[in-house]
Amino acid sequence: MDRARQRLETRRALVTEARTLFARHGYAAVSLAQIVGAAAVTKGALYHHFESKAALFHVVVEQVQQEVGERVAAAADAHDDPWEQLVAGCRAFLAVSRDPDVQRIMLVDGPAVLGWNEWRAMDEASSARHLTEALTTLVEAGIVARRPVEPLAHLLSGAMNEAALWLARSTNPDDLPAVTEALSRILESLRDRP
Amino acid sequence: MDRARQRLETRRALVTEARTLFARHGYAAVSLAQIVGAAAVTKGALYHHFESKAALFHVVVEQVQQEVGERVAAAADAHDDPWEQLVAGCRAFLAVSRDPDVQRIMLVDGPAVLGWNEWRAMDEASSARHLTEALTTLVEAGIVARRPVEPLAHLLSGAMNEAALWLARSTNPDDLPAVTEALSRILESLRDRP
DNA sequence: CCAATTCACATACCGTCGGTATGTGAAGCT
DNA sequence: AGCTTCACATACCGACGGTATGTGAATTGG
Repeated sequence: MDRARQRLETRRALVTEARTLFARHGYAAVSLAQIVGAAAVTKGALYHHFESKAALFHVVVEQVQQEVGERVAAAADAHDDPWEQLVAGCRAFLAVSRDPDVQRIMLVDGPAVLGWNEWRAMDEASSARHLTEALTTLVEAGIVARRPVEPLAHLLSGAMNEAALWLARSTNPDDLPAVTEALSRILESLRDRP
Repeated sequence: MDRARQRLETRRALVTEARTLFARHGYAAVSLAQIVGAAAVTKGALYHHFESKAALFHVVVEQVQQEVGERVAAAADAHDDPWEQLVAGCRAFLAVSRDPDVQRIMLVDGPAVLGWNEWRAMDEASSARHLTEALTTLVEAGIVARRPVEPLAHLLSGAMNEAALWLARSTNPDDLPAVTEALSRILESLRDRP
């Protein structure tokens, strides 16, 4: 077997199995023995590819965040109007983030294991960036009142994160439309009213 | 020395020292040896009072959340008008939650260590309850449009949590007023406009 | 084409951690 | 006084994250 290919496959198996286990049981409850067992390798292989358990988790979080960011961006790009792009992106984020696997890795364990600063930087690089960009575009276009964008982006980002976590636990099917409507009203309130 | 008194003092020392260490280094990075060392007791004492490390952390989180809830309620009670109570409570929460110790225990490690469900229930019992109650009062009074309160409360709660975490890292003194104003505008948008 | 080298792991081991089982001495009760 | 309770202290355990070293197949230089 080709060596570079083998290396990539081993690494991919480790990340994939780690992601599944982290999502299902949480970071702290998953041992390296479980991960290397699922990936059918040994701890030597893991430490040949990653310098620590946290480093492996970091890669997993990056992967999850990138997927979320891509899906949000795709939903936004389906529209031409910048305002509709923002709304569509927010709704897409809410939908994607309802996945319990995404939640545990990205929203619950992520900040605690990697530290909030690092987690924030990663989030900024993937999905939160789109929110900031969309708001900036709307401000430039005069659609949203000219005010600092960053505080607003954080408020909205936090609101959606919490809403996604709550929705995933909710049993009432009316909760999703209720959250969507409440969020839409908040977004609507940003519009510049002369 | 009286036995009941000694018991209480030992327990208090453990909770106090654990809180300090958890706040400074994070839950995972603090060992039981450090905690019992700081409290000048042994592991036997710790396990006589708490059934696990997580159980000790649970008590610490409860303490922090209760303090936050009390300060938010106090700020709200300083006003008579229900609307002003809501705004004052939100601003107080933002102010209190900027404390890095509060953040790490309550907002970062809390959900990861105790699980989001349990953390949510605890938050609901302390500070988030005030938010829900305030919104309900405003809806009953016809000041806020009659719509499901719970989704709104979660959106606002998440927004403020994230904002507090961001503000604590911020170096720009303009960020606090910017967040406060953005939040005020969002709250204002809830008012029932005939 | 073969010896030397690299590399992608496997194996064996270590210190530390959370947790437990048991001992102990003072406080409280009769 | 003597028995009991209780609030711990001591000693110990398995499991975990991490490391040092061994190994055999793939790669490379001559």
